[in-house]
Amino acid sequence: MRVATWNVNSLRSRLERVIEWLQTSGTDVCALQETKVADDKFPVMAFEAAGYEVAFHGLNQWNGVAIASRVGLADVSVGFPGVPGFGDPTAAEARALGATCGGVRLWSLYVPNGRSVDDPHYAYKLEWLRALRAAATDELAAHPDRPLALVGDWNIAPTDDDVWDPAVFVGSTHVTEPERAALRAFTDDGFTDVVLPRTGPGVFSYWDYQQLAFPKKRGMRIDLVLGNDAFASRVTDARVDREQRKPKGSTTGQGPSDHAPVVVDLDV
DNA sequence: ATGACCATGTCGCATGGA
Repeated sequence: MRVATWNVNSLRSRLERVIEWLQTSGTDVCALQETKVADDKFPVMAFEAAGYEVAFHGLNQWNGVAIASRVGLADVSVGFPGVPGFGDPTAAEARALGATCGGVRLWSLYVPNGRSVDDPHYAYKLEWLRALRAAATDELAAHPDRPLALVGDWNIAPTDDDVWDPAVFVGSTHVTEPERAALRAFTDDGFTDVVLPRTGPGVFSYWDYQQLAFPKKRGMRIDLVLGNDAFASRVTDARVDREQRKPKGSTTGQGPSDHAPVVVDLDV
């Protein structure tokens, strides 16, 4: 089974590219983030026409997560128990979606950005990660032998190897010790980064749109696949498809997301 | 050249992204 995660930065503006990539890449299950589409506008038909079932969670034009699968899609869960909201008054955000596909449990996650360390969004990010950890460990305890992966845009570079120049990021979100500690806590609970051992360090998944960051290889590794033992032990390969960060052609409307898909092959 | 931000809602510009 081929599983992927991709922050598409608007599904509707890139729908043809996403559907075409699902098919040509041979992806069986794909978690999507930043779909930027409310549920009543989700392009269900395009996925079904391509042979994929799809579950989605979008409240407005921000955030939004989905899971597309051609190997079954069951037990869909929206958010997770205890997921915090943001703002005053507190509002729910569409950042987590779970589903079981071909015997594999996946959570499609769009971790809050944090914006800056002195912004309320940063405290929200850490609280969101605490709540996610509690929910994930509960699910892990309930189904210890079922393959489970927490996949998506974690908005955290795990180490300094995961940014193109650590000096540029001093004082920024994504690299602070509290964020990295929150990520490492998942490792303590039994979740493993299954991609890094297959790619080696320095293989990024995100490049800013500005200042030619992609051709200059100025990226970050923030899109992660963390699997439990049952998931990690079945991984046979993993890669980042950098081709999808490139423009598709000379015509307009075919631009890339600022993230590339992360792909994992499983022996299931 | 992979090439000098992009997406949303809404129609000029605010907001979010990292």
